[in-house]
Amino acid sequence: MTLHDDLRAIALAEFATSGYAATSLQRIADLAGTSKASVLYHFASKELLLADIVSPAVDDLDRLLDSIDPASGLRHADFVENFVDLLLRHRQVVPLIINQGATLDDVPVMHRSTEIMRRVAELFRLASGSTMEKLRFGVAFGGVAYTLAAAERLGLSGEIDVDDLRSALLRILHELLVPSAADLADSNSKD
Amino acid sequence: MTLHDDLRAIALAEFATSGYAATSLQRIADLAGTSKASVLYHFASKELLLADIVSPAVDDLDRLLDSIDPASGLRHADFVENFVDLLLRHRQVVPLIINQGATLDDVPVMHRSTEIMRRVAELFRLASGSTMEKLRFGVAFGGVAYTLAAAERLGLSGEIDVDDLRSALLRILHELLVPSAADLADSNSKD
DNA sequence: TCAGGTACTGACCGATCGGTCATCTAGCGT
DNA sequence: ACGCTAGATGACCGATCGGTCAGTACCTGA
Repeated sequence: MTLHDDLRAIALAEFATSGYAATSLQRIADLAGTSKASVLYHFASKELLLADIVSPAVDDLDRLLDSIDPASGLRHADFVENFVDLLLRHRQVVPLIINQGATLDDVPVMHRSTEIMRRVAELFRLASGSTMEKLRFGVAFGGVAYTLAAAERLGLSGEIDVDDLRSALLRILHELLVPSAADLADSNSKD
Repeated sequence: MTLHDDLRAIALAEFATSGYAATSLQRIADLAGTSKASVLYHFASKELLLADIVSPAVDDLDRLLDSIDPASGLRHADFVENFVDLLLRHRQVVPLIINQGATLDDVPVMHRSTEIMRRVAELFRLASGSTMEKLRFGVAFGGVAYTLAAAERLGLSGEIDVDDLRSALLRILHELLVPSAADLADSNSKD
């Protein structure tokens, strides 16, 4: 493991737990046993360090959204599965984006992540009709992402097997997004 | 509206949208058309200003959790309804706690909110058996809270009637937390 | 042996932060 | 006319921030 990689890993952990603004370059340097100047040697600025950490996940999500047919894609098992896999793959970065994306949209890479969340919300609007439907999407995807972030933060993720987690999340999403015929009929009658 | 109340309202809006750390007392003062020193006259410190804003919601949630019978309370329609009402009542503060509680637990009042979230997670553990069940609670409550926060942040909350929102959220929670007999049987067979 | 690039560092910079304090003003009871 | 108090403010403080820069140690190919 090079110092470069060390710094990125340490910064990710600190950004996720203590927050980007509250994590100083000095602290990252101390934890890595090096100097602040050397951190700025490897990463030209604090913002670029953040970008280096966050970009891969954002790029991934971007690609996933590009591959969607807005009209019907959101319900497809393929998309749901890909979405869950993406969240699990970038498990450490998700809390960072979820919890601090709002705060940091003056930082370019985080602004991008906000735009992508807006794009997801727009997909909900296109793929669904009623308020009820939109909320169902919001609660489903938001709930899964946020639960993952909270579990990571509260230190509960170590206890759970990743494969169990994956199948359970898929099941819940399936229940929420493919409601029974009776529910649909009832829902339509209320709008 | 007194200056005191003005300051609290402005600070809440700025904390929620730009983040606590990124919002300086100087900026709050500028937006209120007064001086930084006068902000510190009304609120002894920045932390106490945050506490003044957040405490009511945290106290509310604390009281709600005190009134719960851990074994069966989480499914009761009463609790679900009270929880949703609480979120809606403190709609402006929820994004602040959801998005920045992680970052600010060195601030006493936010540490309290983290502890309360941990208490909610503990309730999940007591009230449910399998991993599947715990996740169901997590996705349900986390999803509702986070969706509300995201809607507030992305500026989508203005379009939706509060009563509609309330009944839709209650419906989704009910679906998730009171699964059909078939689902339960299937779930048990997998654990 | 020496030139050149890479990794790294201590000293330093300007800016900004939260917070203190002496001071000023305006209203009000006496 | 007086003193008291609440509200408000400009000047200032120490600390910390992200970032710059000149210089050092080390390795490597010519």
